[in-house]
Amino acid sequence: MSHNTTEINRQLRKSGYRVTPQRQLILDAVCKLGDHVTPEDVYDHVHRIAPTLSRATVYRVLHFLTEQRILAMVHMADGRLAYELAGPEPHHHLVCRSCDSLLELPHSVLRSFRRAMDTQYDFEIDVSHVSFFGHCTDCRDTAGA
Amino acid sequence: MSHNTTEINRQLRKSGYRVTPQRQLILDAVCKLGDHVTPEDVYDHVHRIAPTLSRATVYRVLHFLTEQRILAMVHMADGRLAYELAGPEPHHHLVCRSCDSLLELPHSVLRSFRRAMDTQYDFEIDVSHVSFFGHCTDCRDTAGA
DNA sequence: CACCTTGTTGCAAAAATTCGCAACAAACAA
DNA sequence: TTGTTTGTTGCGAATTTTTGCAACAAGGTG
Repeated sequence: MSHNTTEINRQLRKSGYRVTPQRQLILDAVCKLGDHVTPEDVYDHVHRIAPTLSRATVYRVLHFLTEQRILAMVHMADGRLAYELAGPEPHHHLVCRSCDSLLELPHSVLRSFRRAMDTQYDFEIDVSHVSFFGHCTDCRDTAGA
Repeated sequence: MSHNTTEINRQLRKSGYRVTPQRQLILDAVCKLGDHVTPEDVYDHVHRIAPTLSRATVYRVLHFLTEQRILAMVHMADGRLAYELAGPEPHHHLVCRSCDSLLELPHSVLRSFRRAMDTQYDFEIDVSHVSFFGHCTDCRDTAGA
């Protein structure tokens, strides 16, 4: 398991929120299911373990954990949302519109751009996650046709 | 009216698609309603003029016109989608997560970044539209609290 | 302990979005 | 003109996502 549950628990409690079994299950599911997990993925997974846990709760908890910066929202090429664990070092995605593949970008590639937006527009770009859409190596030739 | 309907019509026909009254109405609606128009906005507007025009058609046409690069998909801060006219010169948005405001960026600010992604990752970032999320001048002070 | 306040969930209903399919309309050939 | 093909729409159903509200659970106070 790659996330430190106790650490996150402490963070939540400190902010005055509760660490419920539902939240733990959902967090574990996102963590386990990988890099771009849809709400339905989470529901399927979690519902087996806790059959009474409702879809509404899944959506609410995902939203909540995102607000707490524990998860990050990921825009997919088709416009749908997915989620993933927001690590301490942010990373970003190049999303291919053709094949839906994800390419990870280290945070460093955005640093200078962020600084530019900050100084020029006084706008602070959210570090936790940025997605860029376009076409990857494999698809860029065929895409133009 | 800021878009040249005849030009777009020709473009569609050339690609083998039809220019239906529905498509015209929807395109006009997006154009008229402004910069970040939701499907529901479009439906409300169009449905008054053509009551039989269904929601499904609105969604389908928006999607279609986006594929044709006539519209651009805009991610809102809450993850929902909106659309706007994709002009010949692309522009981008700084979307404030707190107040939902949009700040327009000229395409030029992305040029060097795009070139870097192209050479370093062989990934061609979609020129039509990119959104960045974060906090604007007015909200960045209060956001941290 | 009882009491109160507040956060959280489940359920069911509502709203938003997508899908399947029959009907329709345009383009084209004969 | 008729027939054929193909793109497009409308309708209704299915699916996905959000919301409202009552019930419940945790934490604090007396």
